[in-house]
Order: sequence, then structure tokens, then C-alpha cells
Amino acid sequence: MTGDNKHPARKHDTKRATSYDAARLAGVSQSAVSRVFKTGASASIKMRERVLAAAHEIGYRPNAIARGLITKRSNMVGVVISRMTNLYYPELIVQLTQSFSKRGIRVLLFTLEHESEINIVLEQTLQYQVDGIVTAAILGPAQLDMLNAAGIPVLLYNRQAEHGRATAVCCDQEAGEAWLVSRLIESGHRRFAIISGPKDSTVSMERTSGALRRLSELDIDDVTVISGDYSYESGHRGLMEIYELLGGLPDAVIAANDAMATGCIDAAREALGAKAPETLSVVGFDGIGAAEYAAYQLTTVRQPVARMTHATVDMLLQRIDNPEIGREQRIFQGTPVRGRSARLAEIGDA
Amino acid sequence: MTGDNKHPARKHDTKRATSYDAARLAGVSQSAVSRVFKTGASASIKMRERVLAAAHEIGYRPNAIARGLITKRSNMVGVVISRMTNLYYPELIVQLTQSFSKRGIRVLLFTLEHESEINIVLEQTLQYQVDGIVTAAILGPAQLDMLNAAGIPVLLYNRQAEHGRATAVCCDQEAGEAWLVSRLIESGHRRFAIISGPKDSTVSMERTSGALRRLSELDIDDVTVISGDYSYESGHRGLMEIYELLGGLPDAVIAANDAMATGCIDAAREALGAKAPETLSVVGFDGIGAAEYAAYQLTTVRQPVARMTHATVDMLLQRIDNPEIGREQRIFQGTPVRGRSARLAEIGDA
DNA sequence: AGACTCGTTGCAAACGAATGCAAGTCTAAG
DNA sequence: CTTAGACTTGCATTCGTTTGCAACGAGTCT
Repeated sequence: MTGDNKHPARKHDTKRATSYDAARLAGVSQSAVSRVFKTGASASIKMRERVLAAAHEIGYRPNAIARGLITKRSNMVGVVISRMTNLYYPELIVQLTQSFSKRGIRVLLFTLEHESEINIVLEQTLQYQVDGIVTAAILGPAQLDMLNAAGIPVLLYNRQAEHGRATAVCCDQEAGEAWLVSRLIESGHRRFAIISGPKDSTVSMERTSGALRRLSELDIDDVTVISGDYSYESGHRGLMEIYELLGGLPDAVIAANDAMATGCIDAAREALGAKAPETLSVVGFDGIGAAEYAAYQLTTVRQPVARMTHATVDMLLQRIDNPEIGREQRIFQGTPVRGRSARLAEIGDA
Repeated sequence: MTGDNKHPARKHDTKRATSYDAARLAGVSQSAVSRVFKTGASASIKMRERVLAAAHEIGYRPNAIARGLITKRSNMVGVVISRMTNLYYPELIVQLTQSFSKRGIRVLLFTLEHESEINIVLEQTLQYQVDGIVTAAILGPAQLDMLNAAGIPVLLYNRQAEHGRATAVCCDQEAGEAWLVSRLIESGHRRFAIISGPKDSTVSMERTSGALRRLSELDIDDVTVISGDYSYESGHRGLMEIYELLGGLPDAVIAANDAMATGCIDAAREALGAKAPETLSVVGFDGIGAAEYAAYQLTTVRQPVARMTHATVDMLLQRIDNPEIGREQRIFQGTPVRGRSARLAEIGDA
């Protein structure tokens, strides 16, 4: 812009203070400074004070990048999230960031606009020398192999790799759906429709197949299944579609997540003049905040996000410290939420 | 654990491939490898191919950390978000991450559980040599000075520093509230109540004072103001509190954000048997997804998040490339959303 | 007093890549 | 055939830390 600048990408004119600067000012060696800033290293009180004073005076701050280079530990983990339409991820991100933060780990966040970006994103993540990766995106065997070859621990969140080929933390989608179905059946519902999530979502597949299996066990095999995309709007559209297909409403709609369930309830109320739970029972999954709004009070299964993120952080850190550790899957049971969007009998709760 | 391991924090046994490894295999110098991976550097096609092949064979990936050390550019920005109760931030995070990503910048995410953590978090951010910081947290003059001294560009999101002491991107909260108030008044509302956000939120302060100012201009000075915390529940509680204070319902409730507005609507419906907009008008602010749910259809002002994040990324990157550039504030006008939660006359729309 | 700890401190060699400089290669013009 | 010019390429230095090694000094025990 200015034109007369020979170095277009000019650095800050005030060079950042280094450990050498601090050392010179304190009259000690550079390694001494390093040791003062490393907890547990040997340094006399006197020196520590002198160095700290000098550091403060010139605004010295240890350079985590340089440290990472030599220690081969960046203290950063990559968090890769795929589709954000699912209202449930934001909460996850926040909780993860805070949990990692408490353990002294920083989070490098990546979001996928399209699933196809996964390879590029993974590549970038690795270039940044993250110590580990937690991902709630769809990872194929190819990606798993690549990460494995790179020797970097991965934790799959709500994704299972076939044959337990990876470490994972999941919510038991199938059991959750089974609970919902069981309650609905024992409360007299017979005609069911399912609004599943996107076809490429493993979570959606598990939920749908979990529901179908339980329905089948209870001798109900004629179920309408249509697919949405996890969004409120698609839940809305979904119910309309079901209504057309069936020429009327089913007894109950099982939505693959809460957002679609709310859309579904609103569609019933607005477009079809039906109310949940009186005319139609609607159940969701996830237990997002909006599910509790008085206007919905969803019957759903809440994922134990706090416990799951805690486990995620624990397991990943464990594997970072000890890469040789074997694989492990931790499956959490969701919490049934009775709610008021489905007509449930008073009996059994578990 | 194993006990016989002399180096407890053992590194990956498979050392990561370096540019030297790739160079040796390709029979070229290390600098050649470096040049191949730097776009725009001179390298013959033949060498490029050889190097790329070698790199692929041994799984070499440029080390972004090492690169950052020498170039003094980490290509990372820190994103600091304070309270996440505000349902509007998750969307922001995702959009920011994606915008930065498109410009080749990675996002290091920090979330504040308590405002008091800000100094520690800032310190950490700086240690990681981020090229810039965007923050939607509360920054005092002290923090601003410190970041300034460190020579790192900062962009305030929806926060203004006094005397324009920082670069910022904001939504015009006051103008938005003024629009809402004007519409309400011209539609016959006279008795108002306000549910503000947390007392330490500048956004809430601006919104509340914006509404009060406009009300005052229109000769309404007797307004009940109570404060919530941006959450759905606090909106619910807020309305109850107002009801008690007033011994009845006002004509309109102005909530400082959409989440509280929805809580408010539900409280009216559930606890007080009042409906919006028939018995009570309720307006919010932000334009979050849930605001459009059929059960609410909030009258609100939508923040132009996409344009704002775009501006955020642009301005920050600009300042990173040219630190000498002067300060700038960009104020965006929100989009009025007529909705159906307030009883508005048919007239004027702008 | 001598031998032996043990906690401090400095020296110097990494870590993995970028880059100015100079030498080398190739092409094309004279 | 010579030579200027434009590309390529390698050498060696640099970025800001950490850390093994060795030297040093002050106690402590005999």
C-alpha cells in the first residue's frame, strides 16, 4: 500500500522479548530463564526473583511455539466438527474447550462445511502438530489409517469405527431409542413414523435402526421412514411428508433429534391442527436446551454431555501421554426425559 | 506405568518425517524441499515431482510450528468468547472459524467461564503467538494496553472501547431497540417493561439504554427495568417478576435478547394465561434460529452475523498484514423482523 | 580436613523449517 | 562461440526454546 516498503510483510517493529533479553537484563544465562519458567526445574529463589522481575519489566513471555518445537508437544488438540445444523454441537464445543483448558490444553477448532473437506482439514491439523484429535465428523478407514500412521491419538465422539478400530466416546443411541419405543408401545401407540437424520450420519443410522429394531421386537414392522437433515425446518417438512404418505397422522413420530422433533410439533400445530401429545406423540433425541422450552417440553433422551466430554478429555490425554495404550470404547446411556410431547402411560420409567 | 521405561513421557516411537528426510530420499537439499512446499518459490518441475514423491512416500508434512518460529507468523488467531449462555455465540464461532479457514488461518478457541479468567486466557493466547485476537469478551483498558504493548492486533466483536481506542465490529444495538420501540409505540403500546441482560454486559447496557432513550423521546419515562442473564429461564422468571412488581402485565415487554423473549412468552402462556401478541407484546433481539420457531415467531432485530463475521475477518487480517493501520469501527444495522410476538400496526416498516 | 553429597548454574547442541547469498545451469541473443 | 540474463539449487544461518552434561559451591559426615 505505502509502496516504499521493501518488505511488504513487515514484522512488528517492536520485536518480541526473548529469553535472551530477559537473561541479559537479569544477568543470568538464557537457560536460567528457561528453568524459571518451567515448573519443577531447579532454580534458587534469588535467581527466580531476579528473572521474574526482568521478565516483567520487558514484557517477556515464553514462546509456546518454540517450546513445542523442541519438546515435541504443542499442548494443542484439534477439534473437528462436521455439521453444525445439529443444535447439539455448540454445547459440546464449549464444554470441550473448557475441559481441555483446565488440563492446560488449547483447542484448535475446525468446522467442516462439507464432508469432503475432511482430508484437507485433517492435513492442516497434523501440520499444526496437535497432540491429539477429537472428532465428531465422519472418518473413514482411510483417514483412520492416515492418522494412525502419523502416530497421533484420535478420539471419536459419537462415532464408532468398525471392529473397534478406534477409541471412542458414544451415547448409546440404540438403547435410547429402544427406551422411547418401549414407552410409546406400552402406552398404546401402534402406527409409527420416523424422521431420520441425513443418510450419511452414523448417529442417525444408529438411532433409526435402534428404533426399528425395538419396534420389530414388539411386532411392529410397518413403519414409515423418511429422512431429514437434523434441522427444525426439515422436521416441519418431514411431518407434512408423512401426512401425505399416510393420508393422515400416525400415532407417534420418532424424530432423530430434538430440533426436528420441535419442527414436527410446530408443523402439527400450525398446518395440521393437531396437538402434541393429544393428537400425536412426538419424541426426539439429544436433550438440547430448546427441548425444555415450555412450548415443547419434549419427550426425549438426553445425552450426558458433561460426562461424555469429561471422558473424552480424559481418554485423549491418557492416550497422548501413553500412545501404546490399547483402544477403548466408552458407551454412555442417555437420560430418559419423560417430557410432555408424547402421551405416555404412568407405568415403568426405566 | 510399565516401570522399566526410563523416559516416562516417551515420544512417538515413529519419529515424524522432516524436510531433511524427504530431501535425503529425493536426493536434494533440505532447502529444496522447503521451496517445493512454499507456493511461489522457484523450483523446477522435475525437482518438484521428485520431492513430492519422496514426501508422499515417507509421509512428510511441513511442520507449521517450526515454520511459525522462523516466519514469525503462526497463521493462528485467538478467538475469545465470554459467556455462552447467550445462544447467539455458537453461530458466531462456527462462522468465524469457517471464514478464517478460507483465508488460511486457524482458530485457537478460548471460552471464559468467568470474566475473571480473562487475563490468564489472554496471557496464554499470547504465548501461542497468535497473529491476532478477536474477542467478544469484556476487555478493560488494562487488557487493551497489554495487547497493544504486545503489538498484537485485536478486534472487538460487539464491544466498543471508549474513545474508539480499538478496532471493532458491532451491531447497532441502540438503533435496533429504537426501531422496536418506535413500532410498539405507534401501535398503541404505552406501558413498558424491560428485561435487561447481565449488568456487566455492555451489549445489554446499550440495548437497554437504547430502548429507554427512544421511549423517553416519545414521552414515556415510567418503565420497569429488571435484569436477567440472557437465558430462557431468566426470561421466564423476568416476566413473573414484572407481573408482581406491576400487579399485572404491561402492554409490552422488551427483552434484551431472543432467548429471554421466548422464556417470557412461555411464562405468559403457562403461568399467567396470557398470549403474545394478543394480551402482551414481547420483542427480543439477535434473530437466533429458535426465534423463528412457529411457537414463537419473535418480533426482533436480527444481527447480520454473516456480514459481521466477514467484516471481522477482513479487518483483523488487514491489521495483521499492516499493523500501522489506524483504528476503525464498523457498525452494522440489524434487520427488523416483524414476527408475530408483538401486536404491530400495519404502517411504516423502516 | 578430606571425601561426598546435592542443589544451582552455564554451555552448547538440538528441534524443523525459511531464506539471503552465491554458485551453477540453461537458454537465447549477439 | 561468447556472454548476458533468468532460473535453479545448495550452503549456512536463524528463529526461541529445552535439556543433557559438566562445573561449581556449600554443606554434611566421618
